[in-house]
Amino acid sequence: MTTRVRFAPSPTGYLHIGSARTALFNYLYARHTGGKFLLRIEDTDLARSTEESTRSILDGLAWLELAHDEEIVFQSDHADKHRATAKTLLAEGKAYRDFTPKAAPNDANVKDVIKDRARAAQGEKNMRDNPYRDLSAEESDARAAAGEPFAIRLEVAETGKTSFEDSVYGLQERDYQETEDLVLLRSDGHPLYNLAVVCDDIEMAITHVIRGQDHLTNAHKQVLIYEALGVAPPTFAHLPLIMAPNKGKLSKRKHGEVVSMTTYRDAGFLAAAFRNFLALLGWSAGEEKEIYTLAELVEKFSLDGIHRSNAIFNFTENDPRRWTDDKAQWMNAEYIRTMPLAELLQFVKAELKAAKLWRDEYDPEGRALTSSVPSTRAAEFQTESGERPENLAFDMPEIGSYDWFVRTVDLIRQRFFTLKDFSSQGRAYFSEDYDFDAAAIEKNLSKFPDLKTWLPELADRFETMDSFTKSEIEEVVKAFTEEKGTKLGVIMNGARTLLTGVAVGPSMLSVFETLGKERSILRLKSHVVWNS
RNA sequence: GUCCGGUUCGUCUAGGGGUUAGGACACCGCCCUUUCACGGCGGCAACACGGGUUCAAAUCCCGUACCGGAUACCA
Repeated sequence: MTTRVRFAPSPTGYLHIGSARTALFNYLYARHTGGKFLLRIEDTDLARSTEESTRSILDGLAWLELAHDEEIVFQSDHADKHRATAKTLLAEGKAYRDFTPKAAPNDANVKDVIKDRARAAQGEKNMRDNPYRDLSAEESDARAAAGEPFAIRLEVAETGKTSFEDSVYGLQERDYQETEDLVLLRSDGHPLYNLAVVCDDIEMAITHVIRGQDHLTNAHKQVLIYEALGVAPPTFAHLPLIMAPNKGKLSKRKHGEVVSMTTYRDAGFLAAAFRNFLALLGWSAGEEKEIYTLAELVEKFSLDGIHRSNAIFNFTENDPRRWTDDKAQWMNAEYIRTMPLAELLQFVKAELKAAKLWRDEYDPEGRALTSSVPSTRAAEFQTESGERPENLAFDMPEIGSYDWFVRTVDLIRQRFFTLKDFSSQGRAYFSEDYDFDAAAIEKNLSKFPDLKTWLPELADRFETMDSFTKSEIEEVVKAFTEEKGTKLGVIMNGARTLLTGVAVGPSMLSVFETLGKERSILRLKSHVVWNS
């Protein structure tokens, strides 16, 4: 039988990081087994479900490239079937009508109320003490016919236990005494979660239910429904939870944007990197490898590799550098600097376009920006000794051309963490309108007042150069430095600040060469910084 | 309260009777260097606790502690 799994979010908010991981694991399992990955929107709670949430969840999945098979199922479309199932169970005597008046709904602190009520019961609560449980069929029918409202509850046997083999947590057993006669249908005719899930999972022929560990007790209730229905339950695999740094629940209300998938997309994360990070939160292939392509994840993924203990998603509020998990940030940077350049270019193009820094000349002639990366690609020159590609010399392409663009991206990506860096820290490579970092000015310019005259003077030297390549630039700058009786670093760092606005970046010789003679001269003569 | 689950460096984790308990991130140091958040080398740092079983326990068993989840006419 083909594996069929589903990701079933309720549309009450954006795609949460924990849900995203659940979706990923379902996806990986489906692809690994050659099965189907289905999507079902659990929108039966009309009051809380919104279309906007559905859109946001779909956006998140699309960003992570977790494409689902078959049509999306909206649970609310099947309410009639759920109701019919409840009626069938009632007719078969496996469920009964409960005429107890519905308790007034309490809003904000439902959870606490329920907890308190349970605590008050002190474990002495008899789950089978509902007075309507043993009402005769005749009387039940009569009261229903008279229009008295009722909920339909599943009749759970007095003794025995539910049990199932969880693929992650092993054999799970629960005494019937611990499970109440759960409500299947609300008195207003609204089908409840556990009923709906079971009906839909059967309808969709789901073979494996992979979801958060917070559903472990629901699994027992669902097994009960499967049994009443005479259908074999699917295989369950519950996932450990992803917690906040204080081991508490990771929630939008408390933690805000860090838990939303769209935040990462908007912050310049690569979906591949984030997916990779997510895959390693609660799962491992049992090896020391950390960077996996999607294909590798699909190949290696298995339910046995899933952990039983919760994982902490680490981040520090109010620390801009640590706003999200360190490892996620590292992984993104790692992807940016090591992924195939041709792939990265497309993302950089999108980023530059969004920042209005893109120029059509950066596209290869008559083609879309994809595979035609020049063979001079620096990454291919990486040597065993760890020599940096930026130290390599090869002919400088025409400034502003496609070849120049490719080379520049490859040069600057080494120190970038997100796609955003290409339009912020890297802005000076693509525009004349870039900002100057105050700390950089202080450190590299203000301390050396002589630079105010020296740098324009250096520009004059550049003016006399016929060819503007690294070796020649080096000669000129070195001679200039000696002449002024200063250190090379003073000149280079001052120039760096003026030319790029920031204190970090590739070798200055590469920067000069990349920016080109004209722009280097222009910027060295700029007084904008000195006057401010 | 009750039921269920968990516990290896700060974090993500490998290891599941005999290991100097491994890797990654973060942090620190050194090197490279005109800068640096790149790269190279190194360092700091963990088996929750108590009993058992065993020649031998991080690993198996029991208990304790702590953490988490569940306990709705929510999903």
